[in-house]
Amino acid sequence: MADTMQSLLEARIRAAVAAIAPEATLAGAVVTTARDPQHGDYATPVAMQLAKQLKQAPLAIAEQLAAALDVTGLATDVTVAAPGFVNLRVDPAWLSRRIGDLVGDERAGVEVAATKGLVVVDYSAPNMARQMHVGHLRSTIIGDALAHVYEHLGHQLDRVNHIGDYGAQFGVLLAQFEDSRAADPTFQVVDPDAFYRDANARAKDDPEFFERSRQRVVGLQSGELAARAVWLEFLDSTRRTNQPIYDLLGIHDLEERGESFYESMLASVVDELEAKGLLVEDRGAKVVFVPGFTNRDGDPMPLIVVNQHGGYVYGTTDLAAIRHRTQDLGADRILYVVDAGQSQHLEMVFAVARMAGWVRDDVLVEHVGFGLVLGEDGKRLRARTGDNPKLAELLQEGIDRARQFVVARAEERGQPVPDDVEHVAHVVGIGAIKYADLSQNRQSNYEFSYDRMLSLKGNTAPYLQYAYARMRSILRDAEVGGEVVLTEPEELELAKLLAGFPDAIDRVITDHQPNHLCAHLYDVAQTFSRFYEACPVLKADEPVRSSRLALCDVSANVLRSGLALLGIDVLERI
RNA sequence: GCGCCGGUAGCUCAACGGAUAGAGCAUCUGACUACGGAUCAGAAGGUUGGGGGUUCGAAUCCCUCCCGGCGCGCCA
Repeated sequence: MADTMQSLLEARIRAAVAAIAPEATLAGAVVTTARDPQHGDYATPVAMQLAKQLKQAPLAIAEQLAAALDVTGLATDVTVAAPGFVNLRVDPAWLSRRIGDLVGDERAGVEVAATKGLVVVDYSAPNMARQMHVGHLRSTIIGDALAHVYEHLGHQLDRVNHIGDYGAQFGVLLAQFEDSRAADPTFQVVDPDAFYRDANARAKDDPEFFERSRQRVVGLQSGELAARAVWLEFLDSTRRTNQPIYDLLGIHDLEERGESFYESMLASVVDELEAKGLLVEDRGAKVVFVPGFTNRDGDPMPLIVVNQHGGYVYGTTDLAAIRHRTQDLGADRILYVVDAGQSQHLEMVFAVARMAGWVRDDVLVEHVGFGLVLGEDGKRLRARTGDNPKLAELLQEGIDRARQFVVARAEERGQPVPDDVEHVAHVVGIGAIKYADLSQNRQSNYEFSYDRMLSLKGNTAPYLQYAYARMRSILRDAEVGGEVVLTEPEELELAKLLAGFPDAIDRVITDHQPNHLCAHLYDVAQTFSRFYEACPVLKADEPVRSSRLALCDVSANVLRSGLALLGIDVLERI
């Protein structure tokens, strides 16, 4: 834990509580931010939490607590307020020193975590039979952001792309691909959805083709070399259509470990479940009944492990994957960044894995679910054609709109279009799309609107990127250094937020909601703009000038570092 | 029918059980030869879906009802 005001105060308050009431236990929040600036900066409501335990009036406890509380060097103005708050004001000297310490710190005060471990983040996971759509966009963006944060804190990371590359759906695709390659040896799948549609249509009308496609599935799953060769080529072909999307998003460290990766482990998963007495025959299938889950008719609902035809299903693969991640890799945390519609399935998989003893109690396995992406009509986002929007086109439009904005702005000012307009458009356009997603509570559906996400005002990437460019502009030709002495309210407000950056990161790790970090960065940018408006920096005389330059430096590092954790780039000039 | 997620300002969204529920957009008022105005200051806008309960304190926890989304046995 970094030395944030929040964490330091918490320690002091706990010490004071221990002094006045050694037996007491604290349940709720220990430190909160004060509601009203008149009260101070921080508050503690612990006196009210203790009232019942100590059988005393909250106000009386607050008085004792205030008397016992030693905040030397941290805070001043310890006051008591009804119904039992103890309020504090941050000591400007502490803040000034803290900002001085943070100057030049690219991590902006974020320390490496005390307890580390292996974190598996399962995200992106396109179905190789179809094109990537907006659901994969959310998974990719959210998963990447969470992985960045864990890595930044010093955890070992395993980023897994659990691609859908296995199963019955590949029969018709392989047969179709085989024919396309026979006709044209250089054939590539350009539009996977159209290819999938055509192949299935043909299977319906063409018995010979249908039969051949069934043989391809059998061949594939029995390890027949010819079938496997076609399958590998098909996957390569789809991979080539997906790669530009990952390139646009700047995602490079994802390790592809798809469903087929677990193929060789499936039989032993079934054997082990059987040996442990968990596997039951039901309606011709082999299943595990999971307590607490019922189906439509109110009957107990199982996780199917082997279907009535003797085949493995996706639950089998998911069980193999979780066993592999815990038993073979030694994961301490596994995050499944998968759409919310999978929650029941994943809960069952997790439950079976625990029943089988594959997941220790201290291993965190969490479904990091997310809602749908909606169009501005409030319905599921569709392309003009009515199909799923192609992800590559969706991203490209964001970039195009950002470019149009830059060009229009240059024209408006009678300036030439910047040489690096393509780079600016890319950073702003992709940043806007990522940020729009990350800045909202992931659990709810969200409305995809280019106009809103590219807006220059409000909680958007362009606003933050602009604020960063302004900070850099001030710092460009200035020396940062010297003692920091903060006195103006705008300086102190900004400094408080900057010093609290590590707390925002901790919250992201606690509930896997990147929007907490977004909110903090937005707060920083907004507070910086107010500071910037009220407090001249370069025009100020020393020592004020140095202090304000320090604030600019730390602000820039917070924004740059915070955005980097979200997978978003910044620009020195926009 | 069951389960999960949502319902907060006209719109899009915040709010770790804490004090007077906050932002942005839109609306209205101000500040421009500016340390980059892609900005800032201000006004107005709320029975937090309804009703009960727990608590010193509820948008937040519990119960119930209403509305919306998604899922619910052999596709993945």
